Amino acid sequence: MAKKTTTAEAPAPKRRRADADRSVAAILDAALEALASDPDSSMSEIARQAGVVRATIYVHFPTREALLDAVMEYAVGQVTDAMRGAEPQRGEPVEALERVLRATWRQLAQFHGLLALNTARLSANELHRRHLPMLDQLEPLIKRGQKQAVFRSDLPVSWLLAVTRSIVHTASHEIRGGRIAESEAEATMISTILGAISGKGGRA
Amino acid sequence: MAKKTTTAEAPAPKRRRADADRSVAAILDAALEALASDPDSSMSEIARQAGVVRATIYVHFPTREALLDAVMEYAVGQVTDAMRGAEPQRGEPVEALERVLRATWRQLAQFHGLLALNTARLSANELHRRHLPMLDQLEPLIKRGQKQAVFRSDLPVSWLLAVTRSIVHTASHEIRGGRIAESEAEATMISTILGAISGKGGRA
DNA sequence: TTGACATCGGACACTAGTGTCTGCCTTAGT
DNA sequence: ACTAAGGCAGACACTAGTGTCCGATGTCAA
Repeated sequence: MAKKTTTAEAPAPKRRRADADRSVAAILDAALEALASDPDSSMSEIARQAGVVRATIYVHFPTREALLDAVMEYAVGQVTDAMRGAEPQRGEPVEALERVLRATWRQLAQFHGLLALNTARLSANELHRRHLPMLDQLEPLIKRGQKQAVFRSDLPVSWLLAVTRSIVHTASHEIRGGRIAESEAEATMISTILGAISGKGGRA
Repeated sequence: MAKKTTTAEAPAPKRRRADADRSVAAILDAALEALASDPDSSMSEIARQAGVVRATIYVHFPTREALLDAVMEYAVGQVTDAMRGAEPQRGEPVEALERVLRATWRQLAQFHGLLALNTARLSANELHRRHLPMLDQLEPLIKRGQKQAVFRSDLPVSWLLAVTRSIVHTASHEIRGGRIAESEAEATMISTILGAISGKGGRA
């Protein structure tokens, strides 16, 4: 079960009753879980899992699309917060990157099914746009590393970011496929990313 | 428009008439193209694009699933052939890898939309299983490189393969998103993969 | 306590797709 | 030229999902 904390969700311009808040949270949690295991989960399934009747979902989210958007925004928000919390701007680039990746990784664990969902649902561009908040946390860090010549400068930052993201996803993918142990994944992922973006496998 | 060459498709145990062969080829081509741009393309759309009527598809492919499977098998076959044609076993590992990646990349260009399709449709395991023919072409090469200590040996081969695949996909993804020029993508991709799997530098 | 808010439970209309069937026409292969 | 295979056109039944609505019941908050 995902956390109940609905941080930074819906600016709530209208005052909602307490039970309504509970419903929304339950729906988001259920959607998160249901969609992670099957990106095509129906509204009925989500409702059932949330312990709510289907019509109730429509009270809070006008369409299925709207619900999916909210779920994604929620997930991205959680991960972005985790990244920010790891202070990308502090310390040596390599060390900082390790720290941020570790934080990201732990937060990400819950959301991995969403990837397939969103690659299917959104255009490549749209998907990228929504990932921006996370990439933005990383970009200054990578640039800093390039300036200090610990990360390779012969390739554009955007590419290094894309590669980083991709390797993180690969790690989770390999875990799900049982081809790598969950206990080793984190170290493997970090070591690989460092090798990839610091053209010389830099290890502090 | 995709190539009309339906190499190595369907062992054809029963003799089909020439026009039937043409239909199947047209359907596969159309499916390839349609599904690449929208993984949810309907049978009607595919039929229209193939210049046949919807029912005709069902003459050759019993269900939608069957068609999708055939399309994927076709695409994987094409790429695998290209890889094999680049002779992974010949020459220095780094050079050989470059050569194989180049061949792969060129063949892959046509099939990129299929990725989203299949990640949505298949379980992670199933997807991986079907990618095996391609990974099998690469595995001995990577192992050879590890033995010669030009590729890093501190990570399992399966992981290095996964990372390689993932970076290739990322390159095509970035092209589609217009964040990297098509002309540079190949070199960028190869250089990054080499950096990632050959942890050259202080691994003391 | 009261009234507005929210949920329940179920019915309904609608849509979009899949897979089947039929009779007729066209075309390939011998 | 003949015949069987293949394709066409359109209708059909079916499924699974979305989104709406409504009356009845419960529950929060002032």
